[in-house]
Amino acid sequence: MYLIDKLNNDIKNILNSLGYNDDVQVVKSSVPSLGDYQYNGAMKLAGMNHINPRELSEKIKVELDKLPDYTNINIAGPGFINITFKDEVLVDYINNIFKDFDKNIYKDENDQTIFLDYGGANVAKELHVGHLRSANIGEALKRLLNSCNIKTISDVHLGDWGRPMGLVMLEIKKRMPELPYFDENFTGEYPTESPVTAEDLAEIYPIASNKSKEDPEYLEEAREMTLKLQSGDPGITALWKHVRKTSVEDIKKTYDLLNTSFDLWEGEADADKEIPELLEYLEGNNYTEISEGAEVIFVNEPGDKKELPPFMIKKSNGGVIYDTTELATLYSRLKRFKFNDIWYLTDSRQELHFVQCFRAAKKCNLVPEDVKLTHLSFGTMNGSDGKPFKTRDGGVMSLNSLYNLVYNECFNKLSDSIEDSKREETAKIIAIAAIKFADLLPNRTSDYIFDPVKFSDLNGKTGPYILYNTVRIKSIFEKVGEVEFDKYHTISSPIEREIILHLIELSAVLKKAISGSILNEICEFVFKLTSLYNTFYADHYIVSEENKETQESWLVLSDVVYKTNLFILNILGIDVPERM
RNA sequence: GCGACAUUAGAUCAAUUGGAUAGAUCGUUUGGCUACGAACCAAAAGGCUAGGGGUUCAAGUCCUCUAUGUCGCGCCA
Repeated sequence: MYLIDKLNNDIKNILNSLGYNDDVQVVKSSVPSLGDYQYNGAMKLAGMNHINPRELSEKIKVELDKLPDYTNINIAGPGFINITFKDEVLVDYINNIFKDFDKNIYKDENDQTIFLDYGGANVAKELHVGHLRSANIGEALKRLLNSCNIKTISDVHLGDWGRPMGLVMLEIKKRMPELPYFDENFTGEYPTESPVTAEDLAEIYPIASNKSKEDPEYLEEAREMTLKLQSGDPGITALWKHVRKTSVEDIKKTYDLLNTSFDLWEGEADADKEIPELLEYLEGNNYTEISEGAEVIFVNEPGDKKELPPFMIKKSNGGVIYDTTELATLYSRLKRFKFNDIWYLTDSRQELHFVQCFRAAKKCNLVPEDVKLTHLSFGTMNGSDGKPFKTRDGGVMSLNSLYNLVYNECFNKLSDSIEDSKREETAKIIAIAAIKFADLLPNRTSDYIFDPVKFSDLNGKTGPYILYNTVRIKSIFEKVGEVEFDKYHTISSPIEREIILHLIELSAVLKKAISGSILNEICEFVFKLTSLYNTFYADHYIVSEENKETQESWLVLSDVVYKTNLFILNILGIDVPERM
């Protein structure tokens, strides 16, 4: 980082001395034959100051030529300035980060905390592929932020309240009406064992959901059941606790598999407890209005092209709704935690909901001025035909099925040299790498085409490719054995120079990933690094190299690449196997 | 109907936020294992950036119209 920073600063100082001001940001040269980096600001500055851009560029070049670190400074086209680093500078750089890896990592200095809301797995429903993105993106963002000196608080935010819960309870009642939970005259202790297993629940919810769509009477019963739960009926509450606990244990297994963890396992039910206090606040300050029998907050702002539907606090029957819970959750978090920003990770279909929610929160002065609210949406998930993704039988694919599919591909491809006792563990690590990398590679905001084949691809720009080559670098160190290396001497081939130039970018990539909450560039970075290294690897035989200085240099370079790969794979939530 | 977002190579995605010759991967074709692990490397073909009009030194990127698609639009979550 400091190399690029230094270049930016050098140019900035030159501009200042010439009487101009610009937030200088050099970029990697798009014509590598002309230089390592380019500065494009001269054209803009010239335009603003009505002077000739090439003349300004010339003046900058004259000053840059006087500095010791750069060479081959040239001006092209309307005023692009191309700058090349002297080899000695790059050699110093690689030696520095070899000694202190941390020097190449961006560190935020603002002492920030970011709250992450993963936008919810639902209790009593199996995790399906739709949950993959928020888990992977959320976990990777969390690790990215933590690596760069930013604190996080993560909450899984379970969907454990509302009608879906009512439906599950109702279906359990239909199946086992004799259970004491449904007996209003029951006065004893409720059983400590759950009457349902996770497998039962996976079956129960879809059935209940379908019945409610076809049978109005069933729906009405579900409404009553939901009301009982929400009004604290002791039997139903006791049953609900069993359902939640059973389901959470099951959900946790899948999240563990994905190397995803949370500081908080809260849910909508927790927010429900805050609702009376929130209502008191909102109503006490006259923030709500009655409209069509419901209690709402109007959230239109000047400049809206279309009137937004109001944010709903109470339904006309007096019940609360998703919107209420969302606001109560925010209310509760602001009361209990201190953070600078809150990131909601859900797919883009909830865009409107969050716009309404953020506006309502602001309008009601719930959120301090310096706290930001951000909806990190991602594209809706479609099948390869562009229609919403469905499995062959018309359902949603569960995360476990996807995993098994990829796992089998990986297992079958394992090398014979891997001991029997490690085969399953290794295949698991590779499968998760394949899934995560495929999921994190596309831009977060673009629409998402879900294709199981894409995830099972183990060649090319994939997780397994990066793992394979990372493991291969490691085996070089095992092969060379006791050889000591602590200095990179000279750049002996163009590809080495390219690798070092790429390593320089790491810090900027991390910074940009944080500011845009995007991970695809990190994926691209590690792929490019691996790929460059492979080119190097293919024509440089490190183990048998006879010139000791050259071998030492190559080992230092390999070490930095290896550590960088481990660092990034860790951010992405990907483990590295011993062998593969 | 209204609104938001999208449309880039046969397929899946990029493009440093307005910068030079639009890049990768898969697939296709070709070459490379008697040297550190071939889940690898090297090379080729493949593009009027959906279409029209504009803004400027410079447009895939900004404005405008058209077409197509996805999503959303008060008591579901």
